[in-house]
Amino acid sequence: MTITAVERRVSEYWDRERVAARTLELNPNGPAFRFTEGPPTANGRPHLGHLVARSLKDGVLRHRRMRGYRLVSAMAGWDCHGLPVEVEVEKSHGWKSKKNILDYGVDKFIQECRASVFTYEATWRDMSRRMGYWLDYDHPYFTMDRSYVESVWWSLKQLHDRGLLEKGRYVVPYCPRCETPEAAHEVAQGYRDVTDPSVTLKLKVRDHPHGSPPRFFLVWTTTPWTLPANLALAVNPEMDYVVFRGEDGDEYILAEAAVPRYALAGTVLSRLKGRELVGLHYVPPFPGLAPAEPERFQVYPGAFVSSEDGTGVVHVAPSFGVDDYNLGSEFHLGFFDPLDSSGRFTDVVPGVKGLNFKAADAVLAERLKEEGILWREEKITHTYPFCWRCKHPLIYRALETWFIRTKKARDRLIANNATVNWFPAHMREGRFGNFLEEGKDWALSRNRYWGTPLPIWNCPEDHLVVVGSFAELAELHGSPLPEGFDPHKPFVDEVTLSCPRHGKPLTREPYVIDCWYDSGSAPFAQYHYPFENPTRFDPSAPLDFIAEGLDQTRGWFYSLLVLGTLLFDRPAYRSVIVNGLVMDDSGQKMSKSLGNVSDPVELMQKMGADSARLATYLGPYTEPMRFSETTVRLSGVRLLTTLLNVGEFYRSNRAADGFVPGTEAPRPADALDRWLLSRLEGLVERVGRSMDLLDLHTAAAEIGTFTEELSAWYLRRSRPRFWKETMDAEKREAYATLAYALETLAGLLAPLAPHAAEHLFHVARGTDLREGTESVHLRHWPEVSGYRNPPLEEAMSRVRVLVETGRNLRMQAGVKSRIPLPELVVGNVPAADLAALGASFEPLLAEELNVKKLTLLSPEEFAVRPFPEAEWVLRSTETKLSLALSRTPNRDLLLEGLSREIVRRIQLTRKEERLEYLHHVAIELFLDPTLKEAMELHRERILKECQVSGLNYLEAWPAEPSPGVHRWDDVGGERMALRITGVETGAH
RNA sequence: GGGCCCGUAGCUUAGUUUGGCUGGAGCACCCGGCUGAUAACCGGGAGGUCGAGCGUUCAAAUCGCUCCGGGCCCA
Repeated sequence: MTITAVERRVSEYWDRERVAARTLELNPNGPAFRFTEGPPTANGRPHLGHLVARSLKDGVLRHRRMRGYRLVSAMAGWDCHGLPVEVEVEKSHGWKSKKNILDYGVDKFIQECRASVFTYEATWRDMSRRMGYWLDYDHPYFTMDRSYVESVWWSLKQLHDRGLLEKGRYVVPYCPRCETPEAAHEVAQGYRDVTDPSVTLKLKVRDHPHGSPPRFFLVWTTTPWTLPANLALAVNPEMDYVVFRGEDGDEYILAEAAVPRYALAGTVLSRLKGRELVGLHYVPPFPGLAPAEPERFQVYPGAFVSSEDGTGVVHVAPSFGVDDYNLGSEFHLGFFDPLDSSGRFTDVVPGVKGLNFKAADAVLAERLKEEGILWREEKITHTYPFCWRCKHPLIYRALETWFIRTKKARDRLIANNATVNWFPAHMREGRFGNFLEEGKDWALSRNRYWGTPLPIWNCPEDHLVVVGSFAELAELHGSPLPEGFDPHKPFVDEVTLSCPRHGKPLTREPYVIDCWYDSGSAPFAQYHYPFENPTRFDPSAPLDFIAEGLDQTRGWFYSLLVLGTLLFDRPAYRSVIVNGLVMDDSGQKMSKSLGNVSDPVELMQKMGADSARLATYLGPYTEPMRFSETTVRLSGVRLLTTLLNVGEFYRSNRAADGFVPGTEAPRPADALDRWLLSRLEGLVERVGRSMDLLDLHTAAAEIGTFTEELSAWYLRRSRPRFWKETMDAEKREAYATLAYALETLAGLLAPLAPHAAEHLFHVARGTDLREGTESVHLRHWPEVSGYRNPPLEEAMSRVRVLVETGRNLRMQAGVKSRIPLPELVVGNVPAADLAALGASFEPLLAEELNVKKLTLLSPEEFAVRPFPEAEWVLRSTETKLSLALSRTPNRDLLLEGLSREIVRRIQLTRKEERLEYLHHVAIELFLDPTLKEAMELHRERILKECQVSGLNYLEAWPAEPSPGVHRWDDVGGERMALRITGVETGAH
């Protein structure tokens, strides 16, 4: 059965038995394990990164459940608000600006946003279902729900009451198309390399004496569109500048370090420090545009001016840019912003009115050229921020914005972060820690529509009213809220409020909030805390565990921590696994533009969900990880194939033998069984420890190693026991051991590969996914004890080395394994080892190496016994291993070997003819004399092994190939031909 | 320009925290063997400057510094 077929059957079983739903009720009195699903936006498709993150989450959650924890909570969640949704709706209408929305009607727009949220919900649910990601999708939380919004309002009021919510004018990244500021973590997602104009202006020094040659500042900028807003120049007071006479006779002021960069020809007239330039007046690029206040159009000192790029003389437009803003504030330059809210020039700048700022670059440059102040025009490639959703270039712009004063809480944020278990550990001090160190305030407000409305109202008497619940809202309204009140825009603004102190009508600050604030509120807002469920959410308790991708560093990881710290004065989560970016086969980042994005559901349909999950665990999931059909095949599929085949061996033999697994732990006598159980107990211990520590990689790798041992050593060595005719105690114990190992293994595998684990579990117990049978996912984590036997494990590993060495010797002897050899002498196996292994040690070695006699000698005995080179091959006594293998089979052994050659060829032919294992056949056989002698000597055994019930010898070698006739012309130097003539369904 | 991470065989990786035997597996490859559970298995071979260099040390894949390459983030 294929992996996908197994998964389909298991999935049907889960549905039929309602297993997923029943896990939600497990451990009602167990200790809480707190988790929150980082809500995805359902108006985007899931990708492989989500598959990886969800594999990690589900692995941990399943394990903790099996450990007896009560999962709080298993709620699925959806991130509903935000620009992404608005942009999708705008696109569907082909709209270009916010004006379209107003024309269309905000209420209708909101309804469409609400509907758009669920565009890919089915796809997400399908993916979750296909993976076996068992969150409660029937009772999810939505960040747009009334109750959720109310909890968010409550939290905002808390922040405001603590003086952490303030309005200020700040330079913020601003998207002119979306007409809204963006938060740093949004900007972070939108940097791109672009080519921009790079212009250098010559701005005339005003104070320079008449009569001397004209003198100019050389001023460099990559944003010509900000030049109309120029109010000052800045120089670094400590840097060296020069006055330079060019070949055109004009004099230029620029940083000394910039001279080589501009390859200037001419002479340096004088050198001076930047501070000596401070206070000089200059003629602005667009004289008369910005009002000429006394402070304006002078040179100011700015430590931010570097000599790395440009001329060392920096153009300052306080409305655009952080440094510009700060300098402008310091020297009271005021603001001049010639752009409207959509980034177009207003009519204050002649010639570019109505032009988008970017489009104005070229026009303005042309104007400056005509004016003769454009000194140089080049192109530069640099990294520039773009809107993460609409791809429009952003501008840094001084705006009135609502902020969360996270800067004030910086130390507490850092202290709380210090308690978090990050996987990988370097996140704490590294990327996340650094971000906290920067300690920036959180720009919260958005000039948009589809989001949680900012619950802040203004009284004309110049104070604020912050609303923290709908009850408060109703109270300020003076009557109950309308039936089915929707707190979103525009409805929230249709509720008229009056000031409780002055009775005057209140007006709401028109903003909605950053949707990262919504998702950061999930731990409490999913319960409608504090309005409902006061016991389900414990404000003092951080989440025990979350897992998301690295891209959440400045997203959810941050918003959770901020809200946990500011609202509840504690960390937001105890442990967090951060998975790396998912790459394609060639190590390239997956992106839509490269077209190398693969669909997780498609991948799972092809390779199996558990294969993909195992590939996650077996890969370096905390680092950038390649994830493709190839990598999944090499890790997950491989491991599962082996596992399922072990199960299939057990299942088919069990059925034929009528073995019924018992409920008691086996107590086998056989050393191989005891060895397996000892290994199993160690495995349970190690996998349990790894899972406890959230180290899913080690857990999966351990299971992989054990599976290999189980398949390639235990089962291979056990085959003869399972094929014995009679069901004696030994055989029964072997079955019981294998059944127990499979059942236990299924338990260990349950968190990681839930489908395969369920299948194996039912195979082991013979319940076969039947109705009413127990699911492995409703059981406890396996406990195995009483089997640990380190000396036995040690002895077995020694025997395996002996086997390897023996095979090596056989190769040196040049006698292939099918021919039995008379004797193997082993010189130095410690007596303790032999005791540990017991009697099974000798037949095991003899069978593996196909020797008739095994002799054990002490090192001394081995040393004195002669081993003539003609008859023996030796492994040196200098090493820890002393082995001697006889290299001379006698005629009897040769004939026995030949009989196995014959068996092998009959079996091969059966296989080629695609005959069932249990079918009896009749054959026609041609053999040269020695082969025939071997055949006759071992006739009974051969016929039995090969299920042959009728044998006819052919008189002559079939010289011509003919249908159904298989021929070999060198079987130990002789010829053999075979045809299968009759088949009858046999019984075992 | 700054920060963080990664670099072990063609590929996937163990070992790095806490320095200690000839750096261990698996896949793929070559030779040979075995095989009615398996796209399985077994033996052998080939394949490693542990990214490079310098340093610390009796001893470095492991610790330090510098550099190179890749990725991500910030500016």
